[in-house]
Amino acid sequence: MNQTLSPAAVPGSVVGTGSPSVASPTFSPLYQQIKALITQSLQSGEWKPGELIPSEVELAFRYKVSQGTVRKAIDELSAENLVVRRQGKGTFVATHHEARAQFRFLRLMPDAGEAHQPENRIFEVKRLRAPAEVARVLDIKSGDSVVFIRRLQYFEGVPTILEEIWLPGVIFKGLTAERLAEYKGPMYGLFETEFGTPMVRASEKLKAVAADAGTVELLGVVPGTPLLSVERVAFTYGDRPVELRRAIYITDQHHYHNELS
Amino acid sequence: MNQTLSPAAVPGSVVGTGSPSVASPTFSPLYQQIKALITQSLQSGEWKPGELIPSEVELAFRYKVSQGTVRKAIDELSAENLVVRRQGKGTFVATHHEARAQFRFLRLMPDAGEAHQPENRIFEVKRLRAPAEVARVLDIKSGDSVVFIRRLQYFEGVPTILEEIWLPGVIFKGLTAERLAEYKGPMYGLFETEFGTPMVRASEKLKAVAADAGTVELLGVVPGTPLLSVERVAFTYGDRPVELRRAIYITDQHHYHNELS
DNA sequence: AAGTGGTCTAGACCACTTT
DNA sequence: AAGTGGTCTAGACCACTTC
Repeated sequence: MNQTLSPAAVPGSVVGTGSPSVASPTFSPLYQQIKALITQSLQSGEWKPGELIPSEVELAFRYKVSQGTVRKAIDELSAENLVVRRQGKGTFVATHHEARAQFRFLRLMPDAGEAHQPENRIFEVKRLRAPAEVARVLDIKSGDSVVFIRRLQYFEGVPTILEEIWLPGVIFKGLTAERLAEYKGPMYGLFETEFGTPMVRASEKLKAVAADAGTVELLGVVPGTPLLSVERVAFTYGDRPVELRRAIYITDQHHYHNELS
Repeated sequence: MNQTLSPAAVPGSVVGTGSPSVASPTFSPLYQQIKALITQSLQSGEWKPGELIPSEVELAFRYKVSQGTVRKAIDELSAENLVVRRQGKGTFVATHHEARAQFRFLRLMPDAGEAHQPENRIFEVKRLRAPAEVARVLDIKSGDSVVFIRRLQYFEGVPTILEEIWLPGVIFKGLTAERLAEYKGPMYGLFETEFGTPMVRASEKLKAVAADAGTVELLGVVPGTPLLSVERVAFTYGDRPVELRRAIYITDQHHYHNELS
């Protein structure tokens, strides 16, 4: 028999499922319910990126389950990179403010030599009404406010990535070119700490395209040069899409690295 | 204190570690040792792709550990796609002869519509002496025998992927154009059943390149067309590299799909 | 010494498949 | 009914970090 946590109670107790009704509510294992509760606490900001979450023993007491069940829940959250375990210390909410997380969303590597931090140049940051296509992807209404960013990234001083980024205006209200420019470190770090929106996973579509008139002068390549087009949709907790990013990579000295397993 | 399985014994017993010596042998948890033993059995062909492996209870008895420890070992093997668990049935060695596994190593998706099985046309299959560069990647000696394959893949009748493949000659001795051509299903399925070499993971490098003279006529594109270059190194059990594949994808109607997490 | 996550065990019961 | 993997518990001990 399955068990179910009382829906509202965060410090809930284990209860029976009762007799199955007509439209039987799809039961999920206890550890999945615990996992959902922990994810809710992450989403609500109860535990912020970089912070220590309660210990397994503490959570087991709170949810009235065994430590092993909490453990299995956290195991999955750890596998999904939502939290990071550190033996002897505790479990921490994953953050983009770590060398470790920097290259999870940046797969462009130099063909030879070590990977370096890119530098940025912001071209523009402005508010727009969301085009239908952008609205659809971000799961907002067409015409809703969006923040539009255009920037260039340099590797070792060489312009390499040209990006256009769309963000929901509601979430990224106070985002300005100044704040972006003065911010040290990866953009997702800023999104996380300044706007309470950590990027958790992303989906990308890659194509080879020819350099067009607009990109030629910005990237300093001849027209027709083959470039790697990368369209990304990034998601925060609860699989909510919060970023559409269209990028052009110059791949004569770099490559997009991918592991298949 | 750590525990160690007696090295040689497959039906081994748990023993103590003894007092740590000078160059202390890095201890690993029991379940990692079990995992290694199971991997060895996969590698040796004791359990072949598609076959049922012994039950958790059986393996626990064989290795003289608890079922929970075997379970954790198999959990990781399952996460790495080396085995597949099926409730009520048992645990099976992963195989490429499944619709499920088809698209794990083929990330090219149509921009619109459903993904279809590609058709093949083999241009050549021949034996070569491995160039230094190929030998280095395949971890063989320069000049060693390699099998070289050149083929074209069609999606919905449209030529889309041009591939050059290098395989170690020792493993793929009897591979001929006929066997390749008459084989139904994915190439990795043939590698697995005919040559006892299942591909388990791969590493890819992507670049945008311009169509050159050689590819133009085969792919039916105009010179200079931007194409996606995909260089893959594929590995079998024990992280042994067994394939170098250089491919060119036409990406006007398709895209390379990737999930970041 | 105390607290944390990591490993290992033993046992119970559930969900699913096959006989 | 029997066998398989899946879930959950309780308890023990280990490895690591901090106090």
